[in-house]
Amino acid sequence: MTPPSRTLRADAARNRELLLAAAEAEFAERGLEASVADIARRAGVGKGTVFRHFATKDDLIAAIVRTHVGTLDAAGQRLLAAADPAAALLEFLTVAGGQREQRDVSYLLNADDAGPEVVALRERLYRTVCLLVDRAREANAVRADVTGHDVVLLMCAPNHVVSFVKDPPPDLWRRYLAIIFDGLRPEGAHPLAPPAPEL
Amino acid sequence: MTPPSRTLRADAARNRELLLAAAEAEFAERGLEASVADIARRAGVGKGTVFRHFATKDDLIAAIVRTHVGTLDAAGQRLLAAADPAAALLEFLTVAGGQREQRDVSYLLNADDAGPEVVALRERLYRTVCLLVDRAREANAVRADVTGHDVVLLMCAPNHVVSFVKDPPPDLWRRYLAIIFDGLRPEGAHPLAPPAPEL
Amino acid sequence: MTPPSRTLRADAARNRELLLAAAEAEFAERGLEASVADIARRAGVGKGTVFRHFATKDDLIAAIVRTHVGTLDAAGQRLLAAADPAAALLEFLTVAGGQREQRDVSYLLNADDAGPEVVALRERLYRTVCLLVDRAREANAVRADVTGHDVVLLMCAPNHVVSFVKDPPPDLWRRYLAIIFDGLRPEGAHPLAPPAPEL
Amino acid sequence: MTPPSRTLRADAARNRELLLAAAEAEFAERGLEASVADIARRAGVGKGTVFRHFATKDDLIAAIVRTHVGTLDAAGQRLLAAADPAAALLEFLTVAGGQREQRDVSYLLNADDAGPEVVALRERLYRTVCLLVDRAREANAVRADVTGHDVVLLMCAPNHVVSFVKDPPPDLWRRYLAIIFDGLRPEGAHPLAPPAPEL
DNA sequence: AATGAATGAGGCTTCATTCAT
DNA sequence: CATGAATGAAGCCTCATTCAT
Repeated sequence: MTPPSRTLRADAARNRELLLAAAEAEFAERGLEASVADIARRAGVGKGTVFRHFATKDDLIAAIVRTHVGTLDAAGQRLLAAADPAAALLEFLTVAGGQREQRDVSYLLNADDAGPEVVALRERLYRTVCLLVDRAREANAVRADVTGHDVVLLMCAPNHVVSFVKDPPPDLWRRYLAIIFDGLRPEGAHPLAPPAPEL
Repeated sequence: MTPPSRTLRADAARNRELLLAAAEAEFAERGLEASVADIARRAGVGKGTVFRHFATKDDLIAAIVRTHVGTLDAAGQRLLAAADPAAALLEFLTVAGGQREQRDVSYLLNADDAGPEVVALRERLYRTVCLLVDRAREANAVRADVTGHDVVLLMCAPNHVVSFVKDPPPDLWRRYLAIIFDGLRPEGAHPLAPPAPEL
Repeated sequence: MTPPSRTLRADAARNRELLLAAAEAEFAERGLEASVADIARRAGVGKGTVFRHFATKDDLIAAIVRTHVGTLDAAGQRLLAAADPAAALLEFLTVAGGQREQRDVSYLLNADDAGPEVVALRERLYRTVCLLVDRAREANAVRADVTGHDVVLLMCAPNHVVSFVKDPPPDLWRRYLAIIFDGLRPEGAHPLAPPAPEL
Repeated sequence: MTPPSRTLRADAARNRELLLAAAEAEFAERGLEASVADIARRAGVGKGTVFRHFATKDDLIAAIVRTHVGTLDAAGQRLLAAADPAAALLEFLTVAGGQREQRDVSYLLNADDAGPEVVALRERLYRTVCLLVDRAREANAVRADVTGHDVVLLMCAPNHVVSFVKDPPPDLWRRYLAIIFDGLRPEGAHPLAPPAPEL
């Protein structure tokens, strides 16, 4: 009669991780329209188990976004303390790109329907990036007319760009990050026409 | 004996345009999984009319791609004769961005299933861009390590980036095109890590 | 202002025949689910013209049935005057089979929804066949326990049977008509279990 | 560790049988173009359940054919060992007719698209019938010029013929089987014009 | 708690029929 | 009158979600 909740919880937690991993892999291969059934199969569990852990397919997506955004924010926070602000910003963008490696999951960042929790996380990430950019700007490592919001928006571009290549080398995104990052530098910067968007 | 199909064609042609416009808008808002029913509704026609004009949803997509790619290629060809190679390349990218203005239809460029005609068009555009880039490179207007393929890939980025902004000003993409284009210039260019992809 | 109804009628009549022929061919190739559009195309007219002549696809089918049944009845009537009753009945069944040659259109005879006119025609054919069978029976050319209704029912069997052969020779149905007709003869007849159906 | 899938299977198996029965009835009444929705309704299950059991409408058809052909072949195999070859062949055809009792499902034998498994089954049945006919021929119970293929083709005729009668007595097909079987006997046989088809 | 069977809304496509030209 | 464009109901199939076991 003693609740065996220990092992059960362990199993459940394991299944949760299996599902997140399977979902991410499946989404990466097939896009968001990957079927829940395939995800379940890949995770080696029944379809019903998916819904036990994530009430909705959207919830599952949100959980993945949460992970991504959370991880990224943590990296950003850590890099706020780095010695070289320019290197810190580039490293941050490198972490962002590496996180997706090969896959454009930028649409995950869309989800206005993603629920308040995700929105909050996103805003936190936004503030972190602003701080990183501010530091870099003060160190004259990025042009004066570029904002944190600009960088947030451009953050996904390298992976997105690569998504049009058939069988890209796994780090091709670095090439486009380098180009874009050069565009953010103060050297040889041309004035920017429309002002940066708010928020 | 004169073909009595002028007025009928007028109506049909109008519907065809309505459908293409509706499809483009719907795809831009919802992605390629926008439903044919919604497209038909938006165009103000019955579902069956879509089929009459485009035997398949894929055909509809192909038609849109055809239009985009064709128009863009024409612009590129024209700009090959321009006096200033640097301005020509920038103008080309500006045409590309303006064509979509606010709309990230970059996924249209995916469609490997788009049929041989679309593939051919795409390759033609690719060659045109290569020529534009070659000219610009020779004029020292873009960095030496950037290829036509790079530019083709980056072409969609400004619009894509803007698609994450809630209610963006219609020309916000120009801001990001400016940044990216600055990244393509030779001034202050840092070396690029992975080589450019083939094809 | 003189009504040019003469030539128009001629045209219309021609179209009607074209349509009947096209429909029969199409039905023969594809079955009753052949599309009206295909029939129109085969007849070389517009889809609308089909409906001008036959308010409904079912009407078109009924018209074909009418033709078949009418022709067959006429043949039967003619054969009622033939010298040899046995040969007359066999000839009648041969006409029936040849009329369909290669194609099982027996389902056309189903159509309870075929409208009163078709029903009337069918009954007339039925009476004709009964007379043919009566004469043959009196001449001891068919077994005593076989009725006109039996023969009407068996009439379509040879073509139906052949419809299961992949690429049958055009007169294969004659083989099965011969077998069935032998079954109708008095020689070596075994008693029949359930009585013949009414009507 | 015992597979906990007994009761679930029970439900599922029941539904499978319900579906097969409903499909057979619906096909018999409306032909193969009976709608999956109607079949599901008749079976008292949802539309999706049909798909779960039979991935495709064609699979459903194939399953029915499989059942029919398999059962019939088993009967034929058994009758190969019967003492009286003539009685054995008649009994076989009686089983065939009784299996359908009132239902013309002969179109089921068409399905060239039915998949290789069904084709194989059909060929097996064909060989069984050939053996039955060979034995009967050797015993002088059927005419010398009749082949197994002939019998296979004629097998469905009695039920088909009956399908044109409004409310037929359930065993009316026996009447037409008797007539056709008399046509297969050597007594009073007239020569057959076109040779029997191959395969 | 896990499973997978069942459900039904919704997607794409076809086609008989109507109607403006 | 003929034409073919438009329509919308209906068909097959997919899949997120619920629920009995």
